[in-house]
Formats: sequence, C-alpha cells, structure tokens
Amino acid sequence: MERQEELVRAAYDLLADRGFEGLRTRDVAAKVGVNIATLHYYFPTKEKLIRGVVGYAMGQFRSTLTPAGAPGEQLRAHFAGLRRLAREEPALFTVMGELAMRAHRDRAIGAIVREVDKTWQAMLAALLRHAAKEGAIATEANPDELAALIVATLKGAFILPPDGRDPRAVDRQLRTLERLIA
Amino acid sequence: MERQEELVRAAYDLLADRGFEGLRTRDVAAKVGVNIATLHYYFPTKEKLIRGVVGYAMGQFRSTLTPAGAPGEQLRAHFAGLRRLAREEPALFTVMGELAMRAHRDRAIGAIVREVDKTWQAMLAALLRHAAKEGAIATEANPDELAALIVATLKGAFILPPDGRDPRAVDRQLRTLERLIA
DNA sequence: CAGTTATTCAATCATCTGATTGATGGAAAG
DNA sequence: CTTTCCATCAATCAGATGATTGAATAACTG
Repeated sequence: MERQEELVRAAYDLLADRGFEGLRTRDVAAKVGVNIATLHYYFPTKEKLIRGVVGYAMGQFRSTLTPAGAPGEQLRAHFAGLRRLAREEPALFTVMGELAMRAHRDRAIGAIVREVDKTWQAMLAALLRHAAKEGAIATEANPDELAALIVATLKGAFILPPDGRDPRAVDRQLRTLERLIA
Repeated sequence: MERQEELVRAAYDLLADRGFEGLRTRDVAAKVGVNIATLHYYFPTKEKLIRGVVGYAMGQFRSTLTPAGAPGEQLRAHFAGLRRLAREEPALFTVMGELAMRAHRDRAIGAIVREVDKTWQAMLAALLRHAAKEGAIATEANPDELAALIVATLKGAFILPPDGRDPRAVDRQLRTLERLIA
C-alpha cells in the first residue's frame, strides 16, 4: 500500500478508536511504523491528514450508496447493505459521527458532510418515489422529507451509545423504521 | 452563583463551542475570571470537571422529560417542548452529541447517557401506549421499539450538520416524524 | 483578638504535541 | 561514476496543557 494511503487508514482507525480528542500524529506515524517527519512529508499539517481521512471515510460510505437490484427491491437492499456495513465496518459509523460533530465547527468538513448527506437523501427520495408508485409504501408523506427523516434516524441509531454490547440494537431499529414506512 | 456551578457552566459552554477536542481547563478558568489553581481546587482533575458537565447537561435534559397536560396532548406537548429547546438552548444538543460520542470510549459516561436515554424512551413508550388507546396513532408498531426509533431520530436530527443556517430544518423533521406516527 | 479554615493567586513543572531541520541512504538520470 | 531527487530518520524546538506548590487573603470560630 502507498505510504500516503497507509497513513490515512491508520489515522482513520485511530480516529474511530479515540475520537478527535485523542488523535495524535505521533500515534498515526507509529501505527504505520514510520517517523513523524515522514508523516509530515506527506501531510504538511494535521489538518491535511484529517482531510485525507474525510475523503477516505466519505468514499467508503459513498460506495454503499449505489444499491443494485430491481427498482422495487432497491430500498430493501439499501437497508440490508447498511445493516451489513454496521456489522462489518462499525468504525465507519464512529468516524462519521466524529465528522458530523466536527462539521459544526469546521466549515470545510461541514460542506463535505452535507454534500454526502444530500446525495444519500436524494437517492433515498428517488427510491421512495419508486416504491410509492409500486404501492410498496404505506404513507403519503413527501418523499424528500421522509428521506431526510430516514437519514436523521440512521445517523441517530448509529450514534447511540453501544447498548450493553447488543449489536442487534441497530439492526432492530432499522427493521422498525422499514416497517413504519412500508 | 457558586464557583463550582460557574465553572461547570463555563465548561459546558466551551464544550458546546469547541467540543472535547478543544476543551481546555485554562479557558474554562479564564471564562469565569479565575485562576487555574482555583479550578483545580474545586475539580482536582479535568475528568471530575467533565463529570460535572455531564451532570449539568443531563439535568437540563431531564427537566424537559416531564411533559404536562392532558394525557392525549402529552406526546404533542413533548415534541413542542423539544422544538422550543432546539431553538432556545441549542448548546444542550451539541453537548449531548459530544457526550454521545464520548460514551463510546468512556464507560462511566456511557452508563449515564444510556440511563437517560432509557428514561426518555420509557416515557415516550408510555405516551405512545396512551395515545394508541385513544386511537391517536396510526401504527400498530410495538411502542417500545417505536420509542427507541424516535429517540434515535431525534438524536440524529440534532446531530446533523447545520444546514446552511436553516434553523427550521430540525423543526421540519420533528413535524414529519410526528405526522408519520400519528 | 488569636487560631483555624476556606478561597484564591502567581509562579512553576513535567509532559505532551505539532512541526521543523539537517543529515543519510538509495534509486533514477545523465 | 557522479549528480539529482525521493523517502526516511534522529534530534530538537516552541508552544500548549494538565497539574502542583507555597504564599497571601478573607471568612469564620471560639
């Protein structure tokens, strides 16, 4: 793997593990087994490194936003994909949470997070419209507002404190939400 | 105001402003106009100060969890109260978000956050049961799961990055959620 | 008032942390 | 082979940061 990529991935892992509060450039370098100066060779400042992490995380997430399958199945598939991601790459959601909080204080990150949210929401709205046409949806609510609500709910579900290590808590909530709209 | 309380309130404000990442004991003391040693006189360690902030924030929030009014009106009143709180004390939600993230890494804070969430959720479930009996609710979903979902949604709604300074975004989502279940 | 306790402060520490510097080894270019 | 460029490292810096110390002051007690 490229040094640059290794460093970003290490920073990503440490961010998930300790949050921005505990993210240290030294630890990132150490995790890759490299001198601090080497880190600064690739990322002149900590900020630049963080931008790298943002790009990496958003890329990871974006890759889950292109559900395949028959139109009517897409919404279900998307939810299933999110459940799988929650199981297999929980760090991603922790990082997303950290970024969401930081977005309040960092305009650049805020813009990126909002942009991804908007894409996600637009995709959901489209799926909802599709599903509505097929009568697979029980509510007549505005698809855009409903999509915004789903995004908020999912973010909230993932941010909630780990419930006595019940990994199925998120799973259950996703299913409840699915049932509520379908 | 008591010194101790002043310090906690200052820390609370700074936490909302800069997150855990940017919370400095010096700044807390300075905000109160007091020497750092004075802060350490009341709070031997930064951790103890943070515990104070947790107690303060949770108290603030708990005080909003006792809606009044006719049983049938309580759910509506609770949502209205949350909307008002989002308008008038937005810092509380930022702090709750910070605590939610920290709960992943701090067992003590995790326990507190979970406990408050549980209380909140139980109250919501009771309200939902009431509302269901009166036929004021459209869905037959399990009140407990529905309550958990609402908690998640509200958390998510408040954590989402400020949308181009549209303070009504949260408002709109709360109304959508209300309509979806009622 | 004398003695004791509760607050507050100036000064200082030890450590942490992001960043820089100058040097070294190796690969690529001529 | 020599020159140039890339990647890396050891050493170090300056400023930040949580915490401590000992003294000064105020408030209370008997």
